[in-house]
Order: sequence, then structure tokens, then C-alpha cells
Amino acid sequence: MPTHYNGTQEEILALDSYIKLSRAADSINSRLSNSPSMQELTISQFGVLEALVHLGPLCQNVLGSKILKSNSNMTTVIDNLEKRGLVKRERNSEDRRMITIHLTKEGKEIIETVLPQHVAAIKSQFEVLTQEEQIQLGNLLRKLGRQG
Amino acid sequence: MPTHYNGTQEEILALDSYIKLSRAADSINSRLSNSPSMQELTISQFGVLEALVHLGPLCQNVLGSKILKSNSNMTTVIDNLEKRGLVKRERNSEDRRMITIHLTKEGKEIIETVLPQHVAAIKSQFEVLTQEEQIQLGNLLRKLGRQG
DNA sequence: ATCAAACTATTTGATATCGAAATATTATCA
DNA sequence: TGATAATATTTCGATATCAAATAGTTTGAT
Repeated sequence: MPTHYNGTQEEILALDSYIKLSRAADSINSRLSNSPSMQELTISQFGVLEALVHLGPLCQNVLGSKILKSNSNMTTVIDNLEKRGLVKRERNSEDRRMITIHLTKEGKEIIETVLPQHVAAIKSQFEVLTQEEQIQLGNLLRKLGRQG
Repeated sequence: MPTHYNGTQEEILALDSYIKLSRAADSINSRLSNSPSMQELTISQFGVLEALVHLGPLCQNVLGSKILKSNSNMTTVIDNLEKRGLVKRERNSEDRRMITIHLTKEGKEIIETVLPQHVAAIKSQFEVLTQEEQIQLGNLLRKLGRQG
């Protein structure tokens, strides 16, 4: 994150935007994951539970793509959720390469408690912006994310 | 990252903004760190070299704050840079709690090669936005990062 | 029908990062 | 001076990533 670069005006503007983007994302994520409402869930664990409660039982590689995390990490994420009794693995009997992940009753309860709090936390983070501004921001960010 | 939440309009807008923010930051960072110009440097290693070349020799905890990473990680980051011969540690003789990190000749050469390429990569990422839009984006992000 | 090669899903291994606790050194002040 | 506080760095344990290895399934030539 170059903070002392002598360059053209275009370069400096882009650098500045990049630094602000990184800082904003980092600080929002850190505020969210340190929030007590997260119940000791990591962002990945949260994402898995959230996907399961809305989409039903899923196999690992689908879960991986839903939460935008690497598939090789799903093994650990699910290991840890399983240790806490929040999900259950079941080897698919038709295609034995797949393992289907199911929410347990405890997992369902946790995510149904945590999710609304998490959403409220996000909403409160974004309340420094008006709705207009949030829409504006979303449009700018979409361009950057697409392929920029 | 809740993608299927039924909530109020305000909640959905905030969620949507949050998802776009995360995606934009992730995809830009991943494009930058996979770029061949990075010469096998991690983002942290790059940040350390960049701070050293612009600010001169620094001790670990200052470096940590400059690159916005946890201080406990600096030990490893500097270990690895030292293994590659890009920096050198020197225990401060006046206050022996401190270790001052110096760029070596090789380190200086590498960062002076990589930095302009990195800046160019960032500039090109942001070229999907006009300068006006980048300024607008910067202003919105600053509000979010500040304390949101 | 069969079985090797290609394909897909998951796990393992190496490394990076983080937070909290441990260690090393120095500063303070009773 | 010596006990205690303060600061700098390292270590430890956990989680995340990527690439390579492993396990299981499908395909297609024979």
C-alpha cells in the first residue's frame, strides 16, 4: 500500500482510492467480526451456516463458492462447525465423492439468532451514508469489482 | 456475507453495499497480488520494503503500524525478507528492546523495480472509473472507514 | 462389459496472518 | 537501589490460502 509515492496525478488519485478502499473494507470487517453478536463464529463459519439455512443442505464445493472462500479451507471450517455440533456431514450415497453438509437443530438456532444481529450491525455501519450515497457507492464499487 | 436475507429496505441496501465493498476489495487485492510484477513478495513484504525505501530504517513496531498489519506478524515478515537478503536487522545499541530494519542493496533494487509496476497496476485497476468518480468514491469510503 | 484415463470432490501440507500470552529490555519512582 | 510499570519483540495456537495429493466416479475405446 504505497503511501509516499511521487507519481503523476492520475497515479496518486488511484493510489489514494485504493488505500481508502482497503481501509474501509478492513475496518468494517474487523468491527463486524469483533462484534459479540458473532458468537465465536468466524466469517467463513457464519457464511456456511447462513448458506445452509437459506439454501438447505449443500455439498462442500458449492458452499465454498457461495461464501467466496477457497474450497480447500472448507474442510477445516466444517470440521470446526461439526466439533461444535452445528452441522453434520453425510457422505452422499449416489455420488460418493460428495459430502452433504446439514444444519443441526443447534446450528439452526444459532444462525437464526446471529443473522438478524449481524444484519443490524452491517446496517448500522452503513448509516454514516445516506441511502442515495449507498446506491452511488454500490454503483462505483460494482464497476471496480467486475473486472477493473 | 448474507446473500438471501429478507429484511427492511434499509437492511437490504446496507447488505448490498457491504457485499459490493467486500467483493471489490477482494478482487482488486487478488489481482494485484497475483500480478507477476510482485516478484514473489506478499502484500506485507511489499509494504515493509516500500516504507523502508521512503522513510529510511525503521523499527518493527513502526513498520507494523505503517503497513496496518499486526505487530506480531512483523517478526515473520521480516524473517522472510531477511532470508532473501532484502533487509537486515540491527539491534539498537541505545535501547536494546528495539531492532532497526534496514534495506539492503538488493532490497532497494527490488522495491525500486516493483513499486512503479505496482502503482501502474493500481492505476489500471481504477481506470474503469473517471477521476471524478474516484474522488466521489474516496469521499464515500473515507466516511465508512473513519468510524461507520 | 471392462478397465485405464480423465474428471471431480475433498483432504493434506506448507506458508501467511492474527490475537493473546510470554519474554526481553528499559524506564520510573518510592 | 530495586520493585514495578512500560515497551519491543517473539512465541503459540487458531484460521485462511494455494498447490499438490488422494479418493471416488464417469467415459469411451476395445
